[in-house]
Parts: sequence; C-alpha cells; structure tokens
Amino acid sequence: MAATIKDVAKKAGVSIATVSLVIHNNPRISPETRKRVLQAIKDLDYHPTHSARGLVSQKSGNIGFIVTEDHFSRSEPFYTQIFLGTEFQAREYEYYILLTTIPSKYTEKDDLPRFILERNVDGIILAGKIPPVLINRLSRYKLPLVFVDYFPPEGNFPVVMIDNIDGALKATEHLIECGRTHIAFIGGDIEHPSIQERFVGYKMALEKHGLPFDPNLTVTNEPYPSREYGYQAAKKLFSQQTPIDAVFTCNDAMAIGTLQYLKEQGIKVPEDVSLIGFDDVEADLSLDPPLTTIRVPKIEMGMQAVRLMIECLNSEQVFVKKLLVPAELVIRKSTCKKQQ
Amino acid sequence: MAATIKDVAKKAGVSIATVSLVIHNNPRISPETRKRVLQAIKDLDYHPTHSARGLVSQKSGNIGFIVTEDHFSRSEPFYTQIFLGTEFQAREYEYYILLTTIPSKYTEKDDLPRFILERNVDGIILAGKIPPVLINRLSRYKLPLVFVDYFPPEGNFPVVMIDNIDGALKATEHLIECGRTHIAFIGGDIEHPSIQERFVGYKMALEKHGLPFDPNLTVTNEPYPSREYGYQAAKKLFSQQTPIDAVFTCNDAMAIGTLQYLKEQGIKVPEDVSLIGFDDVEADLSLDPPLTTIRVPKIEMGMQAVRLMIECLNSEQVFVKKLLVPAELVIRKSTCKKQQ
DNA sequence: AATATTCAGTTAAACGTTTAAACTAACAGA
DNA sequence: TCTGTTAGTTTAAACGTTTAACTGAATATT
Repeated sequence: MAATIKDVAKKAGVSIATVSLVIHNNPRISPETRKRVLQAIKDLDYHPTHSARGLVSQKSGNIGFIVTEDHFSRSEPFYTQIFLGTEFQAREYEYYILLTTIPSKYTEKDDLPRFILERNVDGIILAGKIPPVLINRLSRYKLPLVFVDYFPPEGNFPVVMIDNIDGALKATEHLIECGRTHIAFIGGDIEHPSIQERFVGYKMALEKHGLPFDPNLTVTNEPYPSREYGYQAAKKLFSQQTPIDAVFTCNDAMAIGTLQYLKEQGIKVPEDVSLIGFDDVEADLSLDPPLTTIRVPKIEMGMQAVRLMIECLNSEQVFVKKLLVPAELVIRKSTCKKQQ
Repeated sequence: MAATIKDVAKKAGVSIATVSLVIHNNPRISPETRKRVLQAIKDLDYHPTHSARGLVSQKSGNIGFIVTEDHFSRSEPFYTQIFLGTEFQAREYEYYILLTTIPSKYTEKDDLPRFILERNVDGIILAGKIPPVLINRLSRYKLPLVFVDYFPPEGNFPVVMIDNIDGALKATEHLIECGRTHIAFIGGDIEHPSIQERFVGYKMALEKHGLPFDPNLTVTNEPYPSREYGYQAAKKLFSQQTPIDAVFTCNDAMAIGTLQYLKEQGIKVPEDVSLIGFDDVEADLSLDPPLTTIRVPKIEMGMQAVRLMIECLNSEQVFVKKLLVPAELVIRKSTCKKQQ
C-alpha cells in the first residue's frame, strides 16, 4: 500500500498537521523538523492523494476542456494541438485536463458534461465554436470559463484568439517586401469574423505602404473556404484583365486550390504570381512549391488559455482578459522577390 | 452551493445512509422510501461528488492514457482518434480519461506521470510504442495496464492491436478479385512487426488463390515507410522486367510515393497497375485517383481498450485478453477490374 | 517578578461519501 | 407469552487531507 500522511508523521515523529504544514511551506515549522519530515517524505515516496485533497479543499484540481465532436476529430488537428497545449501548461501548474466532446448541435436536452455535475472541475476551457445554449447553461454554475479560438457572441469572458489582423498584415507586407504591387485577396465567406479580420489586415498593409486598394482584386463571396472554392475564386480573379503579381488567400485550403488553378494556366508560382496562405497546415509542405504561409501557434494558444484560467482561479474578483496571440510568417517557396 | 447528500436526506426525511443505499440500488430499501429519496435527488439536482466518492472507495474513477509526445502530435491524427475512442467509451462507463504525453526517449530520470503518484487513476492505457523502462516502472504499481497498437516486448498484458494479417489479406484479395495476377508488395522496414504481419497476409492471399509468390515482386528493405521511400521502392520494382499489374503498399504514405512514380512513368492507375494502400489517411482523398486502402478503425480501438480496462478493473484475478480489431476495405479509384 | 508576545508544534473538526454493524418494529413460530 | 426471524432504517466509523484554534515553552517587555 502506498504511504499516507500518517506514515510520514509516524516516521518523522511529528503530527500529521506538521507534515501538512511542511508540504505547504508554512514558515512556522523549524528547519530541523522540516528536514526530518522532508526526509521521511522522500524515504516513503509519499505524495498527497488527489481525492483527499480535493475533498477538504473543495477544489478538484482539474480543468475541463470542451470542444465539439467534429472540431476535435476533423482531419486537420487544429484543436488537438490546442488541447495538447493546455495539457502541457496544466501539467506545469499541477492541474489535470478533463476533455469532453459535445455534439455540434448541442441542445437543451443533451446532458451537461459529467464533470460539472460531479463538481470535478474548477473551471472550463471551451475551444472553437460552442452552441450558445450550452454557454448559457454553463454560466449558471459559477465556474470560470475561458474561450479559445471563439469569441462568444454574448457575455463577457476571457478569450484567447488568433491575432488575425496582425497575421494578415504580416502576410501582405511580406508580399509587398517581395516587390509585389498588385496583390489580390481571396477570402471565402466574408461573414466569418476571422476572415473579416484578415481582410482588415490586408487593407491596412496596403494603406501603410501606399498601395491602392482595388476591389477588383478581391474575392470574398465564396460560400466556404475550401480547396474547390479557392480554385473557383482564382478562376474569377484571373479571368479579368487586371494584372496580378501576388495572392493572399485567407487560408491554406484556398491557397491549394488557387495554386492548382495557376499551374493549370501555366502561371509560374512564385515568379509570376507569389502566393501566401494562412494556417500552416501539414499539406503545405508537400505542395510544389511548398506554401509560404502564416502559422497559427496552436500549442501556444492552449497554453495561454490555461494561464488565463489559472489567473481566474487565483484571483478573487472576476477578471476578463482578452488575449491575441500573434501569428508568425513562415517563408517557403511560393513567394519570391519580383524580377524587374 | 450545490446540494450534498445531507440536503437530500433532510428533504426526504431519512438518513444519509438511506440516500446512499438508494443511489446504489440496494434492495433493502422499501419502494416508498426509495421513491421519496429519488424525488428529493431530482428536486435538488443532486449528484454525488467525485472526490468524496474517490476518497472513501479508494478508487479514482479515472483511467490514465499515456502516449509519447511525438506520436500524439504527429500530423496524421492516428493516436488522437484512439484517444477520442477511449473518451467516448469511458464516458459511457462513467470514467474520466486523464491524458499525459511523455518524451519519446523517456529515461529513468524523467518523472512518472503525476496521476500515478497521486493515486489518481485506477488503470492505465498506453498507446503506441512505449519505452520499456517506463513499462517496467509502471508494472511496479499494481495498476492494470492495457496497450493499444503496441505489443510490449516483455511481460504479459492485455492488448488491442490492428488485425494486420486480415487487413493485408483483404487488400490482396481485393486485387485478386480485380483480376490482377502479378501483385507486388512494397513493405518498408520488414523488421517492424506490423509490416511483417502485413507481409504474411499478402502471402496468405496469394496462396489461398493459387497464385505463385515471387520474391522479385517484393521490396521490403526500405529504411522507413515514407513517401520518398515509396517512390524509391516503386522505381526498383518497375526497373525490372517482371510484369506487374497491381501493387499493395504496406501503408498509404508509400502508396502516395508509388503513385507519383507511376504517373511520372506514364503508367496508368488503376488500369495498367492497380494500387492499394493501408491506413486510410486524409490525403488519400485528394489524390488523383483517390486511393483504395484498408481503413484502421482507430476510434474503435480506443473503445476496445477501455472495455478491456473495465474488465480488468471489475475482475478479481488478473486477466490478459488480446484483441485484434479487423481493418476494413475502402474501395476508391486506384483499383479496378483488369481489362482482358 | 509578573505579564505579554512569539515560536513551534498539536488537536480536532471538517470535507462528502460508503458501508459494516447496530438497532427497532413487526411478525412468525413454539 | 416468549423467542427468533426478517425487513427497513440508522449510527458511526472510515477514507486522507487541510486548517483554525489551541497549547506550552521560551523569550521579550514592563
């Protein structure tokens, strides 16, 4: 049987309270006693039991992680990486992460995650789009909620978001630094908040560098940011007569479609048209040429979410911090300096 | 504050023991009392607290999940899916999964996962290759261990494995049913147990259907089952004069490499040469033609692992069951009937 | 010298359950 | 009528911690 605090106390010749105080670095304990206790702890390989601690402290030591089923199991492991980030950081702070997936169309009838009912989490991190009805139900428990990669439409919560504007700015500026002056934007569905932000970043970069904004160079009405629609968008763009020497697509999937179209048309990438995406998905590397893109630091986002959560848990008053994590330019072979 | 068993007891006018007995369906309780208690539980939305239960029952209600860092975060979400499977099944049985990643080169010096020290898991599921030194350390705790997708070289543990032989058999038989008679095998590193098994399945299918086994049609000495080596292997294979009308590659990555080579050589897939892979990775769908392959039921494997674990936890004597989960043929466009 | 303060530790209650053992009332058997 | 049995419920201990309140000794203050 594993050692308990009683065994340690007996071995060190003190009361169990003393052992506990030593563990919590209480200054009331004399150096000698502390040393004896520490030695006993080591000898017996003692570690306080999770449940016992949890019971008396009324803290579970766990953080819940909620994500919809399809988000978590989709092929691009975006949320998996975020989850992994939370795991790393939680371990650091001696918390456990309890993951649960929920149906994408969560309704009032569906169960609440069990960890809430059993009071087995001290707070909850929610990743990606979460049905409002669930958010409502959760807010009734007075657990801190932290959102990652989703800005809840109602309520005021701590969130960790990608800095889309900054990322798009970096992408566009990179193209400008390559000497490109006719830079197109392919955006998929402009209703989507992240895409809107990326569009803003694009325009900011143009303005900052004194380039004109030409609506003819933008396609923002495709229904979905997929490869197929990337292809379609490129087709629209290049069927006009406007000259184009660079394209910024708002995600890598669309960039891949665009690339396919350009190749079919015999347009050389990166020489004739330089191409930059957004996301940094696995497929980028096996493209020809490998895609220059903006990397989203997924692991980092997860870590930040946990840090926000810890702050919430340690502070008395509710506090709401919104965090933008910067995306990073990854230069590969689909962009290059323009030959004059 | 959330309701406790005391609140329920008071509301129903019984002792807390009665409430507990009702919850555990103890037959000693009279129907009327039971009904009253159940009503009170419902009214107060009472759920027993996890830590309190854990403390008194000396069970954590958690199952640990260990996987190496690189396995979990690699691009193809193989272990993520397995993990997800464990989550689904664990939820069913009212267990929580506690995931932790470990360094791939785990040494004696590295920490044990915290959930072991804190006695916060009742058993551990280990996915993928696990360093023997860790297995040794873990076996000293008397927690049940269940392995998924890895057959530990020492010791006798419950395991869940892919039925590689059956999968390879299915793949090869599919090619035979397509009327192919000169079927090549590309295997990567034959030292790897799964690859050996797939090789066995391949040979079994040939024998079963009275086709000769020709060593010239096999490449099994590539260092690593990657796209590049798939390309190389195909090159070796097709540089000989032996006719080939189908190829079974032991995984999809090598199939992709092989496909690239065949296209470059102007060999038509699936007409001239039909091609089948193994694994069913995401990329298969965006190939031209989309790859016929053998799907590994990852979610199912995770679920099975949990079921095995539950059996371990509920049975007194140690028991060791080995499970092979069948892989499934997924027909796409890279295979077709041979034109005579 | 008497009293107050500080130091270093102990005592005991509490957290929310489970469960063996004890209890009580009703009933059956003699 | 007394004893034994059974059914239904309660009592109380236990699980392994934390921590407020307490104690006794040593030291400081007057």
